[in-house]
Amino acid sequence: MTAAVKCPPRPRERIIDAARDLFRKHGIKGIGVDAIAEAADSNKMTLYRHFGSKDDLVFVCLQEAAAEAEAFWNDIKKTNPDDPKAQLNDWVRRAGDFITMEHCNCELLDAAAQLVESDHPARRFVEDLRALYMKRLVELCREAGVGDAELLVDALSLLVEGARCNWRSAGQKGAATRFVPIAQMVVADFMQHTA
Amino acid sequence: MTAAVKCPPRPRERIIDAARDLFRKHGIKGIGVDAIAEAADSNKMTLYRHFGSKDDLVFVCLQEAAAEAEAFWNDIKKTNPDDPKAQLNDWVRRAGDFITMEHCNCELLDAAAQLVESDHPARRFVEDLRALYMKRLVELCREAGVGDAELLVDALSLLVEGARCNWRSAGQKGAATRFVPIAQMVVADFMQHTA
DNA sequence: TGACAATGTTACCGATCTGTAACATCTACC
DNA sequence: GGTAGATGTTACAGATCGGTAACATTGTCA
Repeated sequence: MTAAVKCPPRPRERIIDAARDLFRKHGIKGIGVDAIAEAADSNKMTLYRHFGSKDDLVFVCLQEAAAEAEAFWNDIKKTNPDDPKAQLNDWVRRAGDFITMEHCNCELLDAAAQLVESDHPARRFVEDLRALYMKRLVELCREAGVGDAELLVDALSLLVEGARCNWRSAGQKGAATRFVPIAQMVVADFMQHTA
Repeated sequence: MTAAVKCPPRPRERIIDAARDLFRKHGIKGIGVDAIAEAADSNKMTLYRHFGSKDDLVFVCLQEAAAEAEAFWNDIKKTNPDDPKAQLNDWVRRAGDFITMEHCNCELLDAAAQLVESDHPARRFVEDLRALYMKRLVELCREAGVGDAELLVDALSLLVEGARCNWRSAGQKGAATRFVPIAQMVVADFMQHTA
């Protein structure tokens, strides 16, 4: 019910929003379609009329998250055009904001962890996206003059993924709230080691 | 069956080993007691005679993992006595080994993530352990002469947690394999900023 | 108002999962 | 060898979950 007041009036959108929220909180296997439908102020039958199966719903949720991530990236590139260093700093700051937001789009990473060791149809989708994001970030770091751009992106990946985990399990008292200064230090450290 | 050949002959120990292995691979909610008992070359009835419930089994597994983590820490302190810097470097190296091991004891972190938003009896146990480990590591960093020891421990926490996630979802091709050099760089960076 | 599409409601099926009961078998120890 | 305790086997109860069928209700537009 909480999701319904602020959400679009169409059941399809309400269901997607509720599903993304509950998947984040309880995991894909940890929440049932009945609870999702109820949280969307709808019902299981309507859910299944819009999405043929729970797997399909998961896939649609991930596609929505991917679209948001795409907008996130494009916005960074547009805000500071032709200034890779500013774009990289912007990326760190915005990534930190996303992590500590209630409604963050880190579910792609969550899904990657939960779909491993299973033959979920969305698994390859998530893996390809991760590779794309890392390739883009490597290029950005290289443009910003970082020597070992691959290693920096690996470091940022670990920090982001760790911060997302930590935020979910430790919340506001955890290390995730210090993601931005930590990542900024790491970036500065790599900048200093530029050839 | 695979677990049984190399495992202790007693059903109780075989079940614990199989449970820890399968909880890591599939998550606590992702595996059933029947599958655990079968993997331990035992049966569900014996499992329930030793552990009253699945939750109790989870708790015992976490206690075993905590005992191993305790041994891990004591070994580090013993290997390089009165040399905090060497102990810190040792911690980084061994943590990297653990992360990329098949049988690692990172299940405490996994459990923390999976038990959040649920009233599992082991939740507080895991949270208290995490606080203890971080407190110890902060003291070690301080002894090693690190200026902002809390922030370094936060950074290492994020890196470890991220590496564990990444290792499970991306495996040998992922960023987790570069955990040790990344963490070493971060530690060196914090060492340089010593007051 | 009438008609059609979308949505809600209820009930159910089959599979899976936790947990238990009853009984059979094995193993250690005297 | 015999007995007690630990273990294995089978069957089942109760709950949950994914998914479907049939029917009732609502909303929309002509």
